[in-house]
Amino acid sequence: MADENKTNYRDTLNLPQTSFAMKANLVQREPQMRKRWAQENIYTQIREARLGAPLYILHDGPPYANGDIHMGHVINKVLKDFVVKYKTMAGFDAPYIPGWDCHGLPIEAKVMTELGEKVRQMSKTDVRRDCMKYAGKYVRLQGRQFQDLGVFGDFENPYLTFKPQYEAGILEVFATLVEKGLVYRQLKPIHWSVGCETALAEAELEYKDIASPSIFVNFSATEETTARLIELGLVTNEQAKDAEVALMIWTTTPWTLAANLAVAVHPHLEYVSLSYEKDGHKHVSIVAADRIEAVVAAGTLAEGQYGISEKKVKGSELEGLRYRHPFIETNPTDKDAYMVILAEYVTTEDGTGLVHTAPGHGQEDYVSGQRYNLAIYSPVKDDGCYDETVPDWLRGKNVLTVDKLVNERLAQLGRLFAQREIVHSYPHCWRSKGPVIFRATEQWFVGVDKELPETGRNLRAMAMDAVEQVRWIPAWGQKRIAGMLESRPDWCISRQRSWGLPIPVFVMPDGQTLLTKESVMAVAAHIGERGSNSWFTDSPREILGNDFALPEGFDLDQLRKEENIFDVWFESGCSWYSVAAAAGWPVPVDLYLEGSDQHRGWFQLSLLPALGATGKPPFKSVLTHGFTVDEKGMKQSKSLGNYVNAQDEVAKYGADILRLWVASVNYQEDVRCNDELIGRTQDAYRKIRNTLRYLLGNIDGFEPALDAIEYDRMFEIDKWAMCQLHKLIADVTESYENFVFHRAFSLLYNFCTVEMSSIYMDVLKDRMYCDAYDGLSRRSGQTVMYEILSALVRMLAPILAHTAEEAWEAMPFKPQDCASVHLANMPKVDPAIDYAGQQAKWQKIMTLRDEVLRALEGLRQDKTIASNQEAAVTMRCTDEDAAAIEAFGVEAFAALCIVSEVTLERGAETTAVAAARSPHAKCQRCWNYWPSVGADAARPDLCQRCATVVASA
RNA sequence: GGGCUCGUAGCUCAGUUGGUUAGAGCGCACCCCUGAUAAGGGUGAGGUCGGAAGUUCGACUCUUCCCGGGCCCA
Repeated sequence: MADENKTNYRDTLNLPQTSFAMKANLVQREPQMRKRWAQENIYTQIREARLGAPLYILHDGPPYANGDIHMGHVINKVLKDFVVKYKTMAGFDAPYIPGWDCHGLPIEAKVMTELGEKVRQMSKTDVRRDCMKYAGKYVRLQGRQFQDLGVFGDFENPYLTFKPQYEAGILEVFATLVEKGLVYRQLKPIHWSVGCETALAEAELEYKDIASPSIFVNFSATEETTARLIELGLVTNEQAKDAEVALMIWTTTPWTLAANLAVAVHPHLEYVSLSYEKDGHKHVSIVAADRIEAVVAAGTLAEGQYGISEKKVKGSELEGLRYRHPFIETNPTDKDAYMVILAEYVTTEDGTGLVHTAPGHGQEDYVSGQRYNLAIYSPVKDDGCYDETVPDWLRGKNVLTVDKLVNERLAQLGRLFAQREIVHSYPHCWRSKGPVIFRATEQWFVGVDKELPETGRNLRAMAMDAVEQVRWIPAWGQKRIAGMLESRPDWCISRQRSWGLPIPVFVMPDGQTLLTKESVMAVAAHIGERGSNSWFTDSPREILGNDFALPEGFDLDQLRKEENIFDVWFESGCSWYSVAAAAGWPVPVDLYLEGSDQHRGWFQLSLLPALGATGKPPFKSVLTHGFTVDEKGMKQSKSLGNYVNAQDEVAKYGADILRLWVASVNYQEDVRCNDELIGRTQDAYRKIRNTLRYLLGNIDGFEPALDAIEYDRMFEIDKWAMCQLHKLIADVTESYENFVFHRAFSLLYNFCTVEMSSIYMDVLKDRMYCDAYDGLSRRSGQTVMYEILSALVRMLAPILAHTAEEAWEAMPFKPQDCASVHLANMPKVDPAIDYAGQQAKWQKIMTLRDEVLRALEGLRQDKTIASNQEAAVTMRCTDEDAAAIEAFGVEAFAALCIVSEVTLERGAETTAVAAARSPHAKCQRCWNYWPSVGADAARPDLCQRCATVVASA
């Protein structure tokens, strides 16, 4: 009987109705949505729709075209897409051209490994062709994976660093740097494989343990040095008379001693002298105080056979002291040599605390050599044999075979204090498997301290200034990049590999090089036409053209092409020119957005070429994000097993979940990430989705143009909702404008949870379901729900790209006539709605509501009531609270608490809520316990309101 | 080892120039509804704000040191 009544009246209610399903089914639904976007060419549509609008350029940093995308890519590309989609909806023309970094060693190495032995029969151009194929494959793969995240962009025409046009752009930038005199050639030590006679990159090294001679060598002090050491108190006059005074160094590569040019000490370490007798000779050697014990042990000096100076001297006091090379009489270089220099990298972990320094044979030595203006001396030829500048007993010998010879010589000369053998990790060539040597070769550099002709300022100074003009998000990015710029050395832009853009240098047989603005521009034009392979296949005459005006002393037919290629960072560092400027966009562009590691990488290495070429930075603002770490905050790696596979996550949850997850976290810090954390985002997603669904369901049959109610005529609670909405719009807009997506997320999510689900939508049920279909009450609520839906969908669109589109489709009437929500405009705050001025009033009402709900919970716990509608509430209020409720409306307040009845009593000291079970009968339609139930004789089981509604239907 | 940076409830985030019992949502526990239903509502329990000193009348907020992460270097 009761059940029949229920079903009867159910049909008289206006229940929500929508095609927008509760179950998202993202994994199935999203690909269809993307297919539709692709078919309708959404990206082009957006471009056309925004034609003529102000530009907003987010210039894409190129990921490396290798492997599947990972969570780092997801964060990066999704954040970029938030910006692009938001700016588009904010009215900008915000094109997005994705790009890929396609040259470079990782690809070349992979290809070489895949080719195996075959590579020996292949030409450089053959290998390059395979590399291009390889890169192209991953460009397509990653492009698909990015689009599977819902990213919009010109994926049909991405920028690729191996495209001829892009390459030509690099060369044009390079030409400007050449013109300004920033490019120069200098020796620099690199890893060199003697077996393959080629330079090796870090990735091509294999570290293996080998045994090396470890020798302690005395470098004799000059007379002046001895005098100074006496002054310092390290050596006595007595000792100076009959002992050999020396600086004692230690090395594991005796063969590099031939190239020794200095001895490095640490400025803050303390040094002492060690006096001892050996083979009938007296010695006094300078050694770091902390290494004395180890040195004594190495020399097997027995107790009492040696003495240590009491005096200790800081390394900084030793700077500039002179010594004699142990076996070379005259300095073979054209610069100063054989002195003590200071270096921070000197340690007391091994050796003597004095470090043998050969700037042509070690990275640190090279840096020190630069600092002290030493020659980059490397008397070793391509085949690993000494050249003519070394003593005749070494000349022409393979450096890897001479250690024993050197040691014997040192022993003969009485300079060898001790010799042992140590096993240590040493780099080997991955191909020939032989040990690698560090050897200086000619490299090309962009100088950061060279003055530019027109300004007289150098790149470093320009960069330091530019960095202050750029907006860094977060702000500490400025400090970070400034710190790096301050101390960075000149940029070595040459690499001895195949897969890259050749450095366009021509050489005459006599060694004269041709590298001018004109020559580079000529090559740029040729490569722009024919691609960089043509460098390897075409002759200098073909490349430069018959009409090329060669400088004096050059002959087209005698020119030889150099085969160094550019550092890939130089290539990607020119994208502002090859991509942004080429597209006609104004440079500096609005935004670069990458991981924080790019302060050293792309940001810095785009800044330098742009400053060199244009005098301006390439970007107005730079936004960085952190890295993904595991749930404990530790670095993710496949080997640790805490690695999250991005493809798996997308396949499992759908792109919008990933996007919502990205939006939910503070990307400025490291982002904790695992499957569970991402999975939890589904809870938020469901809440948001159901909010949209409920709103959609309740505006069914509502036509804004005809049915909307103006704000002034709305119910109080509807006005409250409008105020909350406009406050939300203001806050979300501000968050998007400042790229604080996680704030936008939490604002939107909390709005759905609190303002909508828990308050407004719940309160509105009675009016929506039970009141007359087109009465003011319903229309007022519907107007608000329509406004909220219309704003929510658009504000969610940058984040929930698919879901917002789906909801947009489900809207019978849209605020704008466009086929995609991504073509719509962001909602704007209505200045007529004074949301700020009303907040205090609403706050009071909501607090009173909380107290009612708490009181009702008591009744529920003791089973007096079940649903709130069964309750009647008496408010014993202070006059102030009573006035607030009356202003809101007592019945409206009852509706707000979803109780059947509220009675107001004033004059109380403090406001208290008394709640009880309602004495009235239950209306079988609206389930309220109202006094009017039974008032209509024709419908005794209904309240007056429902009786009227049912009668008129 | 150096530069930059992070560390507030189980999770994700707020905490304004140092000022009352540190907040929100989710999750969790318990309860309710069954006309948003693989939905919805309510109440509640969760934090010595990484740790230790210090400055101050007062510190999550300032200083120093330490611990533990991250990125980039060495």
